[in-house]
Amino acid sequence: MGTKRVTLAQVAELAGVSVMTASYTYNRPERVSDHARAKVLAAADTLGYAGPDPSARSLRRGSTRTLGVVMGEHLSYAFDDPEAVSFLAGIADVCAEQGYGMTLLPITGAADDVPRIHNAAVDGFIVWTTSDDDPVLTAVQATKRPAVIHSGPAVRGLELVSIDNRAAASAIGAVAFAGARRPAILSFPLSRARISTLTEGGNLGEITFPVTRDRLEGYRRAAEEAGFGWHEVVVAVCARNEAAEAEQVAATLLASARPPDAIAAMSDQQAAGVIRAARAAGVAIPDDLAVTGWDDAAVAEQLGLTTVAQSLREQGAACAHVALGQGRTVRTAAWSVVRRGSTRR
Amino acid sequence: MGTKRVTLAQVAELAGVSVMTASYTYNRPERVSDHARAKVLAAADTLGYAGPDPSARSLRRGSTRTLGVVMGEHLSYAFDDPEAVSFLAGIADVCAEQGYGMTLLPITGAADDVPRIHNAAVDGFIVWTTSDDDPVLTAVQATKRPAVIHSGPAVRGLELVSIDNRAAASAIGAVAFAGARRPAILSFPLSRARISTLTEGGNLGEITFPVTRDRLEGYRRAAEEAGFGWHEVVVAVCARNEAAEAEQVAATLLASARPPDAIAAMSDQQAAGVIRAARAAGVAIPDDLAVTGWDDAAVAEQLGLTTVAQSLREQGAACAHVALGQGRTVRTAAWSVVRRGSTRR
DNA sequence: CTGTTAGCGCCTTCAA
DNA sequence: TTGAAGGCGCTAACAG
Repeated sequence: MGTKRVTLAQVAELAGVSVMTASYTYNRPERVSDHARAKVLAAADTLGYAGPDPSARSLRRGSTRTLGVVMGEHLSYAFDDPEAVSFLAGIADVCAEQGYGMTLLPITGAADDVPRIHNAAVDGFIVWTTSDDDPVLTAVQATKRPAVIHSGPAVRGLELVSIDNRAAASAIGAVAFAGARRPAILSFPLSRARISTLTEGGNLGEITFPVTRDRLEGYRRAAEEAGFGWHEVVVAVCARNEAAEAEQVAATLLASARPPDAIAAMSDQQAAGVIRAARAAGVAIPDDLAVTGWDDAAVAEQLGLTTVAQSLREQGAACAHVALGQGRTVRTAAWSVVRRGSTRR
Repeated sequence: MGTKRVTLAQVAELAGVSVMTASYTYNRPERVSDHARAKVLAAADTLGYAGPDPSARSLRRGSTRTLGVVMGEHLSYAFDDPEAVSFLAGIADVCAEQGYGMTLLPITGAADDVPRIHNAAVDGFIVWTTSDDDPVLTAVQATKRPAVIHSGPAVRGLELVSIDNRAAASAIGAVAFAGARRPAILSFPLSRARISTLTEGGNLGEITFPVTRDRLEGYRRAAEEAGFGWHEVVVAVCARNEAAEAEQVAATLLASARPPDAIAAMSDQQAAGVIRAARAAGVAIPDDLAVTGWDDAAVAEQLGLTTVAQSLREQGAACAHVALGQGRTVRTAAWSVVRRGSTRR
């Protein structure tokens, strides 16, 4: 249709004032006389002008009042992980309060992720934890806009908001492995290849997810302090953070010749899968099998799961504050071990 | 710091080419000689140029390649509702596939919501169901950009993607109320005031949420076809769509002088609350109390809940397609009744 | 394949 | 309180 976009200039002309008066009407109404303001608004109304064009305004002002959020791999996976959703909610809280928009950047894992980062009209970025070698990190860095990474990796020039994963894993591992004879770990993937493996301790190859790396190191310390050699610890690496895969892996472990009697998982979702597998196999928790999770999600309380409590929502909010340059926020977040009935006393 | 933003013009100058050649290097690389392209990229690299500024590009091109999503009231509530999250995931699927960003607009319910809509640098809007009188609708309409409303209300000039809520309520109501003597309904709020009420059928006052209105009409038809007068039907209006509030309301109903023996709820979350209340009160399902939900969420299968199945994820995707002008999408979405053990045979 | 011109719509700066 | 000029950084439309 011929309905061209209405501009401020047209409004000003119809109102019989200069463009600047019209502009002030929207941006500094107090600096315009009531008379002029009324004329401008009337003209805007008859022309159907909905206010200054956001792109033009962003260009002129040098700021978009929008934060970009990168959730890793497939954007929609983010919505399948309840903890990721909490994290987003924390960002949303801050954005709503400050009048910022939040743009979720669609990442697919393919080569076109990088231009997508560059093309995002945002003032800063928040990046959900990823691998050391994720090209998204370089792309974000190249934009030179403020950016915060959640949980890692640490990248030069970018902020980091995280808990101390190694210390927390060490603490929860101590609870998980207490009184055990055959400790096992259910791990997140080691690298972006997301290969499932089952290793009897020892060398796991290269680990590029820093969160996985830190937690494994913490568990290792806990196992060693409980008197185990690292080679005695079974490490089952899952491709994804899902209850279903964890259940299957746990079932395999429990049916093996030397079934574990303690399993430390990296999420409550995984731990829930372990508990289902134990029930199906008739294995008693915690006597025959101690189980620990991570996050203290809703499911942890329902299942009486010993876990690491942390607030992803608060961490999301902290990331948003840092990305907005309100850096008074704590960058090292709090965690604690919550003991419930899934571990031995 | 003095580190001014690097512009394409500076890159071009350093590379010894015109600005257009530099621009083409980014937008139509195939139209530039290898030699020139290499020079431009080298210059960009030494200057630390990260590619064309997105705001300037949007202004020039007249398009932002971003969709705006309005989730109603407090943005972060959206993340607390699993069905809303599915809906967002559906939008995210399409955005990722088409290389669009999705901007979640921070809505607070206060007066500044309207300017926030106007200030959003987006090509189109998707609005999560709201009330007839929500000022956001007028604001979206005023932008003259393509917009889709999910579930309603229907607004002149805006698209609508929805199931037939009245027909679905009528169908599920027939199952819920079959063999019952005292039917009850657990309703979403009637208006943005979100007042909880308990009415013995009859006049509910003005209902401005079209989804609530349509479903109540459907339930009413089901009740009447089952031989009840509308005044015999208890309608408990909840302020929010939450299990906790529904549980409390259901507990009150079940403890009353004339407890219901059938409760049709407007969501699976609410129905889950009802089931908890029934268990606590020692009321047998379905014999003493039939319960129905809505959405066929994960919890419905766990609880054996009879419910209305619909895919919010698909509906989110459909909204995105329509907002992008790929209108070949079905605007009337599919639904079906899933019978499980929570209702009488 | 490369370059010139002319704005996109707005708001900061400066002057009246 | 109002206005005139200029340019934010980029790319469509057209030459060459």
